[in-house]
Amino acid sequence: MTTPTGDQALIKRINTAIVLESILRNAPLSRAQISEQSGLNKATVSSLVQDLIDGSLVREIGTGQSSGGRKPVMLDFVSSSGYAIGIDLGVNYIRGVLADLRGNVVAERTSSLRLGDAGGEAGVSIAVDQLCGCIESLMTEAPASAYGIVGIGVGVPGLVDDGGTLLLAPNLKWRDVPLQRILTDKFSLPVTIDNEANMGALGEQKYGAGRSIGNIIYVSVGIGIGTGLILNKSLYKGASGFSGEMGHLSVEAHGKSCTCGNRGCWEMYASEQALLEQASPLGFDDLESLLAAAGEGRADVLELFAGIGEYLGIGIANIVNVFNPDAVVIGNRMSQARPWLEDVLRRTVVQRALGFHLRKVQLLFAELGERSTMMGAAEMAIEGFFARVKAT
Amino acid sequence: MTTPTGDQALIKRINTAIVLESILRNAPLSRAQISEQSGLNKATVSSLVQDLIDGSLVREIGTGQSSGGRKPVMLDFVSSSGYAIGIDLGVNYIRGVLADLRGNVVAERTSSLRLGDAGGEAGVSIAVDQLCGCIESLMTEAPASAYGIVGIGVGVPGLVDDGGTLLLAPNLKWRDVPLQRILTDKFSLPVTIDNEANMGALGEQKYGAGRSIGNIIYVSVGIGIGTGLILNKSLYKGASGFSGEMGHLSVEAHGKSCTCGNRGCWEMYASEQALLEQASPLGFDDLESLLAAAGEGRADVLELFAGIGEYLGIGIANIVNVFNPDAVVIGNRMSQARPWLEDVLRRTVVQRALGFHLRKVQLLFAELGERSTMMGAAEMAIEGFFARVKAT
DNA sequence: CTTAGTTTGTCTATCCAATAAACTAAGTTT
DNA sequence: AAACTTAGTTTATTGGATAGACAAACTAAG
Repeated sequence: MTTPTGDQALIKRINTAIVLESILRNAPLSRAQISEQSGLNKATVSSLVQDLIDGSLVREIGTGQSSGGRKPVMLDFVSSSGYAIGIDLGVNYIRGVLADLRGNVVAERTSSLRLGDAGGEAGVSIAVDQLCGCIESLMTEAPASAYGIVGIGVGVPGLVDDGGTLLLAPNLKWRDVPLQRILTDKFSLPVTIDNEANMGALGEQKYGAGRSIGNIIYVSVGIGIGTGLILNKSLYKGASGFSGEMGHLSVEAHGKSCTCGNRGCWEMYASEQALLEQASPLGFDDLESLLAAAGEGRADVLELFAGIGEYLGIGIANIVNVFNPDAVVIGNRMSQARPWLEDVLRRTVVQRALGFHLRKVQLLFAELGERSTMMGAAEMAIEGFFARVKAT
Repeated sequence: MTTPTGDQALIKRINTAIVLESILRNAPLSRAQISEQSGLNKATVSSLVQDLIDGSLVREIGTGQSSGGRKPVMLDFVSSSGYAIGIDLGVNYIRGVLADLRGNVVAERTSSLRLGDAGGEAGVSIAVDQLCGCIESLMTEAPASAYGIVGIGVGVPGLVDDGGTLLLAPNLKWRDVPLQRILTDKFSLPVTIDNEANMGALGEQKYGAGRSIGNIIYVSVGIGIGTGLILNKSLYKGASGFSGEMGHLSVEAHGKSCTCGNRGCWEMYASEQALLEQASPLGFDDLESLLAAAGEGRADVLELFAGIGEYLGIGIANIVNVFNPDAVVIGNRMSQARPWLEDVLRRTVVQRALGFHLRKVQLLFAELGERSTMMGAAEMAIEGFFARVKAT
């Protein structure tokens, strides 16, 4: 058990992080402003800023307004000093993005993934090839920069351990795929793999509906239901590196049996799958046609959506009671049904969540739509880069 | 926004904390051992240890075994350099303890609290007087020491905000009682107020069934159900300072209406209250007589307990799926029914919790019994003291 | 246009904690 | 007794942060 001890290098790391953070959040600003905000001495700030400039992460962008004295030299973060790749590996598509260190999108790729009957090994191989092709294609789009590609983030529809192995992806029929190792070996870059919902949560918290909110719960309603928890601005993962399996919260103690072994799981009542099952007798077999029918005002379809909305609300009320977050963001495919879900959902949550929490909780819908996961994956790579910078 | 900056004082604090922590966990040990374990230089350790000795927190207790060289001077933590008070303020009792800085009990007090019809203001005043009496009585038992009474912790049956105000205690019929302020004003000591379940969780994690387990969920099954979450060895509190209202997780989406506004709340099915309601037709009106009857093997009573056990398992499976903890500890009054609950409970959890988590999760019963909360409250005061020491 | 006052950013001397290495102390082994 | 081991202290050095002095560059008032 070797605890990281405190020495002068640690101080410098801490203070460099403070300065960098300050620039990232408030750019453009001057050395004097950083000093005042942070409490660090002017000389200290000057020295650390110089290091950052030497490291190509910060640059001077000319003088600012004077308020009766020497004009300040304004500093800016050089977001083009490196680029990150974010991937959303879906059940039947691959989406990828190349973003700079501020998350500005430089290039984007989408391709459909048709594994057909190629389950197991064969399917993995096809998908990994396509995935690598997507990454390579994005890499060629990256402008020359000080740090180049700083990392790759991948969101996947399944359970991931902390070593980046996809333990189980029911809808892909994959099991124990060491995705992180595969990609690290191939690209020799830092790779982060995480659940699609965790990535989506990060994406919405950083670039979408949850901007600058500290505690959000992202509910990804697709075929199943996944959740991503951001507590105190960072992703919460359970004891052994995965948690948030709230799709399998039981909301009907003696309800339908689920493949997970439990009964009455939330996602048996509030997911796209649940919706489609109920819609099948009416002659629908995909979400898009149901959305169209709802748009035309078909009463029986509207009722179906209301039912889903109520069950969504039941689960969300549970989550609110447990985590008492600042906001709940609903994302993934089902968020398109917002017009027909929102009212009943909101009503159910207000009715069922404890009054104390409700005073604060906001109910939001994803702003990035189908790009939440991809952007979150890129953000994960970016954060990894910053963590490494700060550790040096 | 003034971020705490890094300077030399910070280094010293960090390293002092490392040394103190090392002594607390591994005493008795020598300076050389601390140096080796922590990676700190021998000279640094010597200097920091001297500071701790000067501060009466550590002392030399003679020489240890030599392994071929000079004998080491063994160090020990001076647990008698200060004392903490822990209080369990129940609905109809007050329990208090005086413990040294290692949690060794020096004195204990129990008194019953009969508020009768004195609800609201009058009840508060009576209870607070009795509470203060208990504290004063415990304080007189404290031996002379360097730091004296280092703090008071109080566990209460209700919702507490981060300012130590008891917002709502349904079973006491209290509302907005600024308990922390009242006690700080009276005793001029650091006071921590928290929910009974949070305190119980801390008590069991530190001194009871969950010793040295990093992530535990304590389920306090009494009149209602409360939960305390310890994640990464520290108490997790939600966004606005309170969370863990898992008694109000809905396990039957369309079940019985609860006073909280929700339906099918867990505690409507698995608490002492739920048990008593079902037992009333059989002619029982308290837990003790039911336990006795179960002990004599009355079939109808055993069935009641089995029912409670199943619902407890349903809720715990949910918790396990959400938090994926290392252990779940069942405490408070219902833990006395262990012999009649455990089998069905264990079976239900195994059946319903996702296999992945189950590999790790332990199901435990509280070891401290009715003393969990009180000991946790004392521990809270002790931790507060250490935090202050480390901050200086 | 001068002068006073203000703000920015750098420079210098100093402080302080950690450290390596030398050293003292006190044992064990051969 | 000599050689080796281990514990803990002393000393000189290192590398950050800091206060305060300072130079540079500006505004505003007379």
